Amino acid sequence: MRVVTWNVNSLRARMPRVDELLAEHAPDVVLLQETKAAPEQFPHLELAAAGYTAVDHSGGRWAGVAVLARSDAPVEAADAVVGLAGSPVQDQARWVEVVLDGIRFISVYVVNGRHPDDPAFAHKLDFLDAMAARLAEVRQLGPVVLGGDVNIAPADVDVWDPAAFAGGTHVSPQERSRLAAMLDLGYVDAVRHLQPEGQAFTWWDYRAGAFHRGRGLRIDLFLVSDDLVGRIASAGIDRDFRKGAKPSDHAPLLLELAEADGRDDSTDP
DNA sequence: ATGACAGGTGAAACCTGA
Repeated sequence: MRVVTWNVNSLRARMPRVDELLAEHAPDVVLLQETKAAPEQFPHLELAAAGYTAVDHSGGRWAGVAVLARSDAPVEAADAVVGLAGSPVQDQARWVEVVLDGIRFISVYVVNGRHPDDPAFAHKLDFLDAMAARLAEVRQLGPVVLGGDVNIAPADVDVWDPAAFAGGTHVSPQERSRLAAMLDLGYVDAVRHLQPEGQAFTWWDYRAGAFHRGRGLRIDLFLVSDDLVGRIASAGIDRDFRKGAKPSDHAPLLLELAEADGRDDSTDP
């Protein structure tokens, strides 16, 4: 099973690249963030033309998340959990869950936080607490694959210049300890699991040629419940989608799960 | 040291992003 998580920075602006990704990788499930659409603007028709159904948590011009699935195994809004209980920003669309093929897929777009002195930073910490509470709950319900923009660089190796970020958001002990506590609930950071050391950035600023200078952050993650760890066949970004015409500032993250019997079916006809 | 880019809204300039 092939899963993608991608902060597209506006789904409507990114549809050409999303179409490209769906055609190239033929993912079974796609977790999107920053769709930036009102519910009535969500491009269901365009996605259907590409062979995908979607459930979305859309809140207007900002944020927005969605789960896509292939039309031969469609997702139904009635089966989705839309929104995060206990979120301090209930008016912002940042959380959606769907169970597909026995796995609960979650797309999350964590509050940015802006600056440690900004009220938004307290909202971010509260959002992370609500997220941890929900991850503890769903861990008891079966296998989980969460993908999203967590807006936290888990460690200094996940930051191109830790000195430049010192004292800022995304790297603070408050954020990192909350992320670590989520892993302690029984989840694995899939990319770090396969690549214990070294940089594996997922985001680069549009400005100042950051991508080509290697100035990035690893802030998009797959958190996989530990009962699925043995099925992680591969996990990493596709750099090509950070290049070319009108890229998102995030690269898509791809996760390959072997079938439950341990066999990788990705090459089956 | 600073700013730099992109998207949404809405029709200029401001907000958001990380």
